[in-house]
Amino acid sequence: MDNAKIAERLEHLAALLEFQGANPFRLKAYRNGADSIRASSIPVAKALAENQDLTTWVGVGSSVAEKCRELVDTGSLAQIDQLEQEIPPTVLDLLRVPNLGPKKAAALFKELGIKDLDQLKLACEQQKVRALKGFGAKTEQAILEGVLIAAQANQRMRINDADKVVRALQEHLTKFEVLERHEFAGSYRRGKETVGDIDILAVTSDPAGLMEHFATFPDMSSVLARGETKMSIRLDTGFQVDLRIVPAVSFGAALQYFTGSLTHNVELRHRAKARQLKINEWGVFRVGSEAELANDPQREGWVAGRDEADVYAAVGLPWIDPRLREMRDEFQWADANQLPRLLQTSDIRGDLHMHTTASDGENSLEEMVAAARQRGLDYIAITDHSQRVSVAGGLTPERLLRQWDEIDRLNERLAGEFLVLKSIECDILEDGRMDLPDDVLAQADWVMASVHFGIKQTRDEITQRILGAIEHPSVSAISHPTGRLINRRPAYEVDIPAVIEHAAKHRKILELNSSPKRLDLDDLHVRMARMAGVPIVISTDAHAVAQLENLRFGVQQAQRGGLSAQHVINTRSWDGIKSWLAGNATL
DNA sequence: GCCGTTTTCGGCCCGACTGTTTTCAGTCG
Repeated sequence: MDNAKIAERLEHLAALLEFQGANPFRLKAYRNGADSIRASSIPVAKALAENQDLTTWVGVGSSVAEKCRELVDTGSLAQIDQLEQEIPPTVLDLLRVPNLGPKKAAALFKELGIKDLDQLKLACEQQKVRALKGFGAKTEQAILEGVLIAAQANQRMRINDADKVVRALQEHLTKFEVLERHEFAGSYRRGKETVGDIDILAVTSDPAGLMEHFATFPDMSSVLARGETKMSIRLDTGFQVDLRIVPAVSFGAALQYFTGSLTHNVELRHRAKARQLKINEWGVFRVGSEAELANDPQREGWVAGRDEADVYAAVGLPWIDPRLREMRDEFQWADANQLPRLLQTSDIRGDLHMHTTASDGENSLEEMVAAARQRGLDYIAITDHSQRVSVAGGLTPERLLRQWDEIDRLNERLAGEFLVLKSIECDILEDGRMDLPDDVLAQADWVMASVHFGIKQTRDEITQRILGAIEHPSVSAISHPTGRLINRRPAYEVDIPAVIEHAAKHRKILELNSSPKRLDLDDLHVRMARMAGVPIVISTDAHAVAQLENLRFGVQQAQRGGLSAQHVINTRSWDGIKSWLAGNATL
C-alpha cells in the first residue's frame, strides 16, 4: 500500500469519525498525519520494513503509526470496517452539499434516517427537514438547491479552466473605476493543478458599489452571501467566487491569509503567537494592544499588513512564494535562508515533447517549428507516436525514418539558428518491449518512452515495464509517468518511488507533462525526484501550436515541487542535455 | 490525537456570514 492510499484511508477514517461527532482536534490529528504521509518521500511500507520509527515524522504519533502498520500489514483498518457498519459510506455524500456540515448531516441521518443524496432531496420536498431542531424552511430550501450542486458540480476545476474564469473576472472587475488594488488568491494563486473556488481580494473606496458591479458578472447564476466585507456568488458552471473587500492597510495580510494553504497559515500564526503577535486577515497585531482588542489597524499595536512581505517579516521570515505554501519544506528553507530561486518559464530553452500531423497532431512539422521559434525557444523535439498507437496514426520505422530525413533537411535550412531533434514518443508495449526496433531507436537524438496500453495491469507489471524502459540504452526520458488524467482517470498502478530510484541509477530523466489535463508527474513526485537527484524535463506534449503555451502550467507545477532551473534539464542547451545524459555534467 | 526554547498537560488559527435563534451554533475558507 503506497503513501497516497494510506493518507486517503486516514482521511476517510477522519470523515467517518467527524460524522460521529468526534473531538475535532482528533480529526485534525488524523488529517495532519495523512498530509505528512502523503508528502513524505519515504514510502511508509519501506520505512516499516526497515523498522524505522514513524513517530519521528511530524504529525505522526503513536496512534497514526499503529494505523499505518495495520494498513500496510492487512490492507485495511478494522476501525473503518466497524464504523462503516454504523454509517453507510453514501451518507458521507451529504457533506458535499454546501452549508451541510457534519453536525447537520448527522442530524439528518439520525433523526430522519437519510442515507444518501436522493433520500435527502425527497425529505426536503416532503418538507420533513424543516421540522428538525436547528433547521427551518430557508435551510430546507438551501439544502434542496445544494443537493443538485453536490450531485453535478462535485469536481474541482482544472487549472486551465480556472484560468479562463479568472481572465473573465479580471476583465469585468477592472471596468469598475474606483478599484484601487485587487488580486486573485486561494489555491489558484498557489498554482494548484485544480481549484475548488476562486477568491478575489480588493481595495476600493466604494465597497457597496464594487459589490453591485460584481453582481453583474455575466456568468453569475446567484448571490450566495453578501455582507459588509464579503460577498459570494455562484457561476452558471456551479463554481463559487468569493470577493473580499479590505482596507489598503490590510491588503497584504488579507492576501497572505486567503492565499493559504490552511496548514501553512496555521504554522505562520503559531510562530506569531510565540512572538506575542497575532495574525489575522486584518494585519499583524501585538497581543493585548488596543489595535488587537479592536481588530483595528488604525490603532496602537498594529505591526504590519499593507504588503504580504511585511507580514512574513513581522515573524522574522523572508517572503515565501505562494507556490511553496503547502507546509512541506518552506519554513525549513526560510529558517535557513535557503529558499530556492524557483524556476521561471523564461528559463526553459527547449520543448522536448510535441506531435505533428504525422501522428495525431493538428499542425505540420514546419508550423510547430515556426510557433516554437516565435516563443523564443532554441530547440524542440518532434515526438510523434509510435506504430502501436494506431488510432493516433503512430509511426512505423519507415515513416519515422522518412520524418527524420525531413528534419535533417529542415535543420540544414535553419542553419544553426534553431534545432529540431529527431525523436519519438515510443510506446512501452504490454510485454515490456519497446514499440520500435533498437537499431531505429539508436538513431534518435531523444527518445521518450510512454505507457498508453495495458494500463489495467498490476502494479508490479507496469512498474517492471517502466523500469525496463529506463534501462534501455536509447531511452532518454519517461513521459507522463503515472498516466493520470485529472478529473477523468486515476494514475495506473505504478511504484513511482521505484521509478525515481531506477532513473537515478541509470541516469535517465522523468517528464513533467505540462498538459493541464495531465500535469504528470505531480508536484509531490517532482519534489521526490528533486530529492533523489533525478532531472525533470518539462514539456508540453502539444498536439497543436496553441498548446505550446501550456508550458506555464508545467512550470507552475515544478515550482510547487520546489524546482530551480538547475533541476530542469531543458533549461540547458541541447549540448548541455547530451552532456548530462552522457555522464559528463552534474545537476 | 499530537505536541513542547512559557512543555508531559492543556492547548490546538481565526473571523465572516447565515439562519434559527432570544444570544448562538453551524459552516466556510
